[in-house]
This record gives sequence, structure tokens and C-alpha cells, in this order.
Amino acid sequence: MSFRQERAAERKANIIRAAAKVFSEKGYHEATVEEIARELRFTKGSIYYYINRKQDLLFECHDLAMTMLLENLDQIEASGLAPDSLLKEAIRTHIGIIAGELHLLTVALGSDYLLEDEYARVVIQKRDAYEARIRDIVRRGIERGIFRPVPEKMVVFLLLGAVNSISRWYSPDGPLPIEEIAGFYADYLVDPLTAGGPPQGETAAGSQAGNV
Amino acid sequence: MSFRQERAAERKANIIRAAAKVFSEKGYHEATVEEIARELRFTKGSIYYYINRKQDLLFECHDLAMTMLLENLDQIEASGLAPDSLLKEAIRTHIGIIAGELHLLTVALGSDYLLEDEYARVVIQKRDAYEARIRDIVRRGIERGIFRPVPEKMVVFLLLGAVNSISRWYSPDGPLPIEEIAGFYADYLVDPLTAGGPPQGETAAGSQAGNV
Amino acid sequence: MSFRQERAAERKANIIRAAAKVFSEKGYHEATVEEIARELRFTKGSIYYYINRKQDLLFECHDLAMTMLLENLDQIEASGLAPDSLLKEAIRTHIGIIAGELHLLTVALGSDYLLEDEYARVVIQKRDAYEARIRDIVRRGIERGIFRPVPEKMVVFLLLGAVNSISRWYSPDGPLPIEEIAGFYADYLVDPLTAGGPPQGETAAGSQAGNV
Amino acid sequence: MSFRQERAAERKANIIRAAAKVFSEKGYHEATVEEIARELRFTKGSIYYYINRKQDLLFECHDLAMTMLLENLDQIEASGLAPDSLLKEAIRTHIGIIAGELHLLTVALGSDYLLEDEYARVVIQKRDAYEARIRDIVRRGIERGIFRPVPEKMVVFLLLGAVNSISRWYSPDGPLPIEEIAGFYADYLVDPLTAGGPPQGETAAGSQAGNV
DNA sequence: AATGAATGAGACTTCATTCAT
DNA sequence: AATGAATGAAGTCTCATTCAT
Repeated sequence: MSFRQERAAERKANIIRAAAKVFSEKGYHEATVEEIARELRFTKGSIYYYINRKQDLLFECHDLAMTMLLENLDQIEASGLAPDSLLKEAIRTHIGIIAGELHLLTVALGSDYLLEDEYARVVIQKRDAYEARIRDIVRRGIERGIFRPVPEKMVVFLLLGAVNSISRWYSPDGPLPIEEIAGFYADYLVDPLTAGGPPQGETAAGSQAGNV
Repeated sequence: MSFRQERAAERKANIIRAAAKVFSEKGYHEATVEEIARELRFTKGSIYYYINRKQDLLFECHDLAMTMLLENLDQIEASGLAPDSLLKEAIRTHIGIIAGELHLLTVALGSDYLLEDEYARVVIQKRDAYEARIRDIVRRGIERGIFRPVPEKMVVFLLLGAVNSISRWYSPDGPLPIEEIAGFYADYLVDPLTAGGPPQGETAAGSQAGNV
Repeated sequence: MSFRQERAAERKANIIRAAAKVFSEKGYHEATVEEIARELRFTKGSIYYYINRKQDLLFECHDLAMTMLLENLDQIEASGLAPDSLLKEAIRTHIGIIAGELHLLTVALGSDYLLEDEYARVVIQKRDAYEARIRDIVRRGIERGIFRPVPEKMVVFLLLGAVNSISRWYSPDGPLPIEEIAGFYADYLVDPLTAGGPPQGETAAGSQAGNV
Repeated sequence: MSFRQERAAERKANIIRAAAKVFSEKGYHEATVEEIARELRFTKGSIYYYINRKQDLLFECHDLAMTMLLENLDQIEASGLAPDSLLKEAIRTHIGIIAGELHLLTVALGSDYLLEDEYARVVIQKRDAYEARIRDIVRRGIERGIFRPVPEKMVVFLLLGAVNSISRWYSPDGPLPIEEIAGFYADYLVDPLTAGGPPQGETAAGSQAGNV
């Protein structure tokens, strides 16, 4: 990448982050392009040198966030950890990303019905891929007898629902360090899966396997 | 309540539900007053005979939803159940309300930054009250040694985050009956609180039958 | 048509004529919707109660003009005149329509590249139909030996080119009554087609000398 | 003219022609400076090294076209032809210029209301001069008894209207060579002026039958 | 009770134009 | 000579809201 291109890319990333900030504070529609511009010390028109439409900014927020989550998964899956540790690590790092890119993830985890069809398709596909990979971890855990049998899909929804909701209340100024939050969530959510722990065997789980 | 008032109240509820439907499908801003009117077989102008502003409809959605949740809590708290059963029951019925009033709860659990300050204050207060009461159940459980000591606030966030996210994927046409989902969530989320590990033997499963 | 619908249709026709006026004076792009509204003592927003987009107004101008020309052709073709008289009558009435609906025809005969594809297709089809019907008159004249053999298509282009250009200079305030202009054009353009040469002597020419 | 000046002039002509091309295809307003630049393998910014304003380009199109027409008239008037032959020659060469500089003439013969007042004045003056000189040819013909008495002004409008409209449908890829079109138009339009009817027999018409 | 009509504020977007490099 | 970047003015369009009937 040439120097010029690099600078342009950097500037674009800035714009996306500025958009994420404003979007996360006021919502997509209440956020005006002018506000995003102001955030960057730009004028309204200037933004349009880098983007085509406001909607693009929303898409880029979603896309960047999903890309970060997926790449994170790549990394930790390369570690060779066992399913239980792996799932915990996935949760912890997922939470770490939420905290580290709070605006971005707040936008991305918020309502996606704001995305126009064309864009929604791309984003939903990535999100589905992410969910599928988490589900795979759970499945592998069950197969190896590390996790008790559970309806994987529902469990993943439960896990991600709990985890993602952190973006709604977390503040870096809060009393708890994010690592502690992350650790607590990981344990709280994964431990019930480990065989010798929580509900043994006969939960509705069995009958539900593969149902959701 | 006089016949007149009754009819008026009923009509108001209809309007709120129509608004909730459209809001939940398209989001507050993409939903036009005309669409809501159409849903009611009204014209845009006519709806203003019943409401003052579009924003009112959003507020009513939030308010009605929170009222339903709070009243539900009143009811089950009157049952005299022990904290663990009570918490599970709270979760189950909370999920039942989500499923039963999907549009309404989807709107109410979605982004609240769409509410103007005046209204937001009212709604947030109710939501805080709801969280506080759930937190109290947890606290009582800890005090009585039924639950292990945990950071109550975070646990409640975790619980509600997981539970509320159901509104994002649940569909009445899905394969799983909502009671099963509710039971699974309740067990999965409450069992980790019980002191020595999961409740022995008596998994909620049994006690859940036909509960929601 | 109900009273209401009638009124609405009338109002729409007014809007189209107002648009035609402004378009013909300043061109499509230099004409702002606000100016058109002002012409009608409307506000900008009000116009959008009747139309969807500015482009619609342009289309309606084209469409209305072509419809008038085509209906006029229907009428005079029903007269049973011979091709030479018929062609002259067609030219005369065509010119009459230009003068009678000067704004509208100025817009319609002006550049059609301003129309978006969807609309252009409709308009071009009507224009082609119009040309084809004029061409048919010429062809019938040739077949019956009333006209000498000529390349019909080119002749029609020549005729219509000459006739339509009237919209560029004609003014109702000019010295010449439109009937005289129309008669002169009809004779000047059709006589060359009649086999033995032009009608001798009796052209309107004399009385018009130095008039324009 | 120095080498430098020559090069500069050439470049300017290129730019005007590029502008004419884009203007003629999309109209003045729909043509963006960027497109014109692209046509020249320039960037938007660069073009402003050569021009001051977009409007200048439009003016230059008009001006260049009128200059070509006027210079053409100079040339053929120097030939000493009689009014009838002269008028035909004027029409033929006028048409030749339209075909030879199609883009340019399409722009120039199209709507002039796009020109700002300052420029419009210059252009309209040239156009008036052109019309006046054509009118003079007609007048001389009448005075010498070669043409029958006709309202000169209207005749010139008719002639030019017909001739100029060629720019709307002519394509170099069409079936007819431009010389034939030009000849046909010249005869068709001028013959009606000659007193006793058109020159008998020798009209180009015969040879062209069925051509278009 | 209901509605057609009208309005005005505001947002997105486009683009000619400028300018530092 | 050339260009990437930035700007500001303007215009289209949407829609919640009002109001006379």
C-alpha cells in the first residue's frame, strides 16, 4: 500500500470510528452526517469525499466489528485449547473487544434492521458464521464428553445474548476492570456446560438437542 | 370504568400494539405515522385524534411493557416461593411475556435512546426498579445461603441480558415451545447461583412443567 | 369520477402546467421545485402531496403533450380528408397545439434526454407512434399518386423539425396570428410533395409579407 | 502564433470538444466536470488549470459553433452564386457542419437558456447575425424576382428549424450519406421559393426515393 | 370521528470550485 | 502542470404535525 493509500485508509477508519461514536450515542437516524463531520472537524460535504452514503458508514461499523470478532476467533482457535477453555477464552476476548471498541460494537450489536438489504445480507452472513463457529466449539465439547448434552443453538444464543448485552451498560469508568467482568461471565456461562457440574443429564436438554 | 372509558382504553391499547408492530419491524424512525395508521385502517390525519405525537406511541410501548413486567413480578412475589424458585419463575414468566407480547417487548427492550428525555426518565426509572427487584431476589438468596455469594448487580445484568436477547430471535413459528425455552434459560441461568454447585437431583425440570 | 377526485385531477393538471411554465422558461434543472410551488402559491412541501418526484412533473409534461398531439391526430384522421389536405390539417393543428399549450409543448419538444430511462421509454414510444402515423399519411399520399415519391421518413423529420421549432420563437404577443403561421407552414411544407409542383399563385404568402 | 500558443489553442479546442461530447450526451447539468475531465484523461482538479468555470465550456461550445457557421457563410457568399443556388449551398454546408461537428452543434442548437446572461448576449447576437444574413439572401432573391414574395423572417425560421433539427436524429452510422440528406433538404426547402414552382425534373428526390 | 390537504423543518446528497502541494 | 482534498451552497425529498371541514 502506497503512502497515499495508507493515509486514505487511515482517514476512512477514523471516519468509521467517529460515525460509530455518534451512532452509538444517538442512534443511526438521530445522528446527522453533520454531527459525524463535526466530530472529525470536517464539514458535512467533506465526508462525502470518502463515502457515498450515510448508510455506508453504518455498514462499515457492522462489518468492521464482525471482522474483528471473527479474526479474534481465528486467533484463539489456533491455540489448540480444549473446548471448555476455548469457549471461555472466546467469551473473554469477545468481551474484551466490546470494551475495547465500545462504540463500534454497540452499533454492531444493536439493531441491524437499520441496514439496507444489500448490506444486511453481508453482515448477517458474517454474524451467522460467527455463531456457527461458537456452536462448533460447543458441539466439539459435547462430542468429547467435556460438556453435557445441550441444545447447542439455544446455548449459543444464551451465551451471546448475555455477553453482547454488556455493551449496553459497560463503561470504562465503571468500578470493575473489564477483565474481571469477562472472567466472571466466562465462568458463569460456561461452567453449567461442564459435565460434573450443573444439571445432570435429564434436563429438557436431551429432548431438545438440535431443535432450535 | 365507564363503558366509554373502557372503549377508549381498548382503542388506545390497539393503537399502541399497532405502533409496536410497526416499530419492531422497521425501527422507530423508519416507521411512519402513516404506516401505523394503515395498520389500524386509519388515515394519517385520523390517528392524531387519539394521540398527540409519534413519540407518545413509543413511550407507551415502553411504559406498557415495563408495567407488564412489573405487575408480573408483583404477582409471583406474592407466591411466597424461595429465592431460587422465585428467580426461576421470574425468568420464566419474563420470557413468557416476551413471547406473548413480542412486538411490544422488542420495542421496549430495544434501544431506549430513542425516547426523549422526559419520557426516558420515566421508563428508565421503571426499568431500574425492575432490575432492583430482581437484584433483591438474588440478594435474599445469598443472605439465606441458598445462593453462593456473587456480585448481584452483574449477575442481574447477565441474567436479563441473556433473557432479553430472546426477543431478537424468538419466533412463535419456531420449533421450540416457549415454555421449554423459558425452562431451559431459567435453569441454565439460576443453577450456577446455587451454593454447592447445581441443585441436586431436583432440577428445575420437574418443577417447571406447565409453569409459564 | 367523484367530486373529490375531479378536484384532485384538476389540481394535478394545474401543477403540471405550472411546472411546464417554469421548465420552459428556465430548463428542467434550473427550475427548482420551490419555484414551481411559488407559481402555484404553494409551498415546496405541498407539491409533494401530489407528486412523488420532480422528475414526474417532467414526465407528465411530455406525456400530456404527446397525448394531446395523438388525440388530435385521431380526430382529424376521422375526417376522411385526402392525404394532402389531411397532412396540411395535421400540420396546422399541430402548430395550433404548440401555440395553445406553448409551455407544455416547449418542454415536450425540447430535450428528452432529461427523462430518466423508465419514463423516456414511454414518451419515446408515443413520439415514435406519432411520427409513424404522419409517415403513414405521406405514404398513402404517395401510393395514391397525390404525392410524388419521396423518402417518407426524412420528409417527416423535415416537416416535424420545421414545425416543432416554432415553439422556440412563437409568442402569442407576436404580430402574426397563429392561424396564418400554421397555414403558411402547412402550405410551404406540403406543397413540395404534390406531384405537379406547388399550387400556383394562391399561397397565403402575399398577405403575410414582412409580417414576422 | 507561437508554438506554445498553438499548443495551448489546440488543447483548448480539445477541451471544448470533450465538453461538447458530454454535454450533448447528458445535457449541461447532468454532465459533471469530472466526466468531462475523465473524457480528457484528466482529474477534476486539473481541468481548472485550463478553464475558469464550467459555464465557460458551454459558452465556448456555442461560440465555436456559431463561429464555424458564420465563417462558412463568409466563404460561400464569396462565391458569387445567385440567391437560389447560394441559399441551397448555405443549407447544404450548414448541414455539413452539423454532421461534421455533431456534438458541438447539438449543444449549440439545443437550449440556449442554459447560458448565463453575459454569455447569452454574445451568442444570441451571433445567432441573430446568422439569421439576418440568411434572410438577406432570401430578400435578394425576392428583389431579383428569383424567389416569389414570402415573409422572409418566417421562411428563415422555417428553413433553420428544419435544418437544425437534423442534429436530433442524424447519426454518422445511419444509412444515408450526409450529402444526400443535405441535398434533399436544400431542394425541398428552397424550391418552394422559386417563383414558377420548383426546378422541374432535376430534383434530387428521385434518386433518393426510399432511402431513409 | 375522521380525513384530505397543506406546511415547514430538516436531512441527505451532489458538485462546481478552490487551494496547497 | 497536475492533483488530492476540502468546502459550501443549493436542491430534492420526507414526514410529523396541524387544521378546516
